[in-house]
Amino acid sequence: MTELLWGPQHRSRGPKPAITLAEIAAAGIRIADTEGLDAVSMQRVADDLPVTKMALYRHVPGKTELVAVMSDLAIGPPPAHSKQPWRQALKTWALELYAVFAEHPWLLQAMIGRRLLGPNELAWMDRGIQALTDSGLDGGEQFDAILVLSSHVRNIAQQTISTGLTEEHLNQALAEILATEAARFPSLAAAMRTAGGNQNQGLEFGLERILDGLELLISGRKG
Amino acid sequence: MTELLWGPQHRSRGPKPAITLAEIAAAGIRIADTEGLDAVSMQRVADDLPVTKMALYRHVPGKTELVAVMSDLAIGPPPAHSKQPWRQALKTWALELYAVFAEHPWLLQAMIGRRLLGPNELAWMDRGIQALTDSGLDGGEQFDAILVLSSHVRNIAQQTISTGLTEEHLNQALAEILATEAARFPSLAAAMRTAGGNQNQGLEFGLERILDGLELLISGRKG
DNA sequence: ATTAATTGTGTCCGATGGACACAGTAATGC
DNA sequence: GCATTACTGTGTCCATCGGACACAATTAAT
Repeated sequence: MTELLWGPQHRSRGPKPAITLAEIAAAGIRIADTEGLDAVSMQRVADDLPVTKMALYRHVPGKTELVAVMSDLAIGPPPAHSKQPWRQALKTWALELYAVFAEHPWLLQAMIGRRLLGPNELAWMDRGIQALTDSGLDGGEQFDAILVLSSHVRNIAQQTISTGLTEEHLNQALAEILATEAARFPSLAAAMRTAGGNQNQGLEFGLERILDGLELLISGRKG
Repeated sequence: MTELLWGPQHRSRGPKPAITLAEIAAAGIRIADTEGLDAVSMQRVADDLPVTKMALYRHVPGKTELVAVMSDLAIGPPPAHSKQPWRQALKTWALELYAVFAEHPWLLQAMIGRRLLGPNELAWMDRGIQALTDSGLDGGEQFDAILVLSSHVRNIAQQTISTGLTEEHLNQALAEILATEAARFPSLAAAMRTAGGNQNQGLEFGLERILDGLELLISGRKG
């Protein structure tokens, strides 16, 4: 299971493979980027190579693993930076993660629940935690911290990107319902009224709030 | 689309319906609770009533809408509380939301991406925002605040509950990989070493961090 | 009693992920 | 040089999925 993500392939006898795992994953990514993850089927990937559907199963055990390989390849390694204060480092880390999701919206769909961990995903985690090594937080807290950040990035990405502008959709659907049912949700209606034009601020807002909270904890831990 | 979630059904001529939308949704929830959302197929739901698969389409347009009805019914209305300070109110709100996900893990899978909004889900949003009406934040900020909280709850729920103990799975998979690849992820390995026994603290940790950040903003806004 | 609307049933379809047997290919041992 | 053996891609087959559509039965309105 982890071999195809971590271990190198060794070759011996037999016909030369017409396709490689990397080519399969690349084709899958290409399809997912342009037509969404739902369009990625074994048949569709095979047609793009082109090869028979069952030929794919010689290189990848099943679709689950294919998506895992696709995901780790699409995430890519985290950008390298010179040493920064933890807060700035974490913020750019979060924004870069957001950029990845913006580039491959289907990752939001692919990276949910229990999944296989790839080297690139681990590298991202490593870089996130790296920013907190001198913070005075213990390992568990460091994990939790980057988990809160990444989950926020993920959720904001899901509402701004995803398939079509979901934020528009949500706002419109909400306004549509509140037009007739405002009385049942008074606080919600009131908030909608004073919301104004500050849209797409969700990422920045949550990021600053979380970082503020972390800063409070860290400074209290150090002093 | 929204009629089946909001509007009441009116009857006229024709045979008396053998099943109702509520019964269909209840059957779906029963299946999802015990066997997971993936086990919920039209055929499976129909068999449990028992009725033919195509009979369901007389009451619900498609599976998407069925899942939407199931979701809103499973969420249920938010618990009522007497007036509390905003921080305490938001914290209990988040914990109650977590409890809902713990009771119906498949909701995590069902409530992602663009979906139909049901009255119960809106009621939850309303209660969350209600806690912030006197906070001095404008509507947009109130939205963003409960969005950060709910996304954190959701993500923690996804890693602690979901299908099987994912936290165990993640920790084990992580330890397994780090056993051989620790050199590639030094910060990660170091954090794992000092993590110790403080597991399942992710929900509390993130919650306090976010609330701290909100408190900082609110007190700054008021003073 | 006739009409018309609405119900559940049965049949059919394309697409999905995957099992399995088979024939061809290339490196190894003799 | 030749047979062996491991490996590759192909073709066929299957259960299951969501859904379209025609049809017969039922019940309220006329």
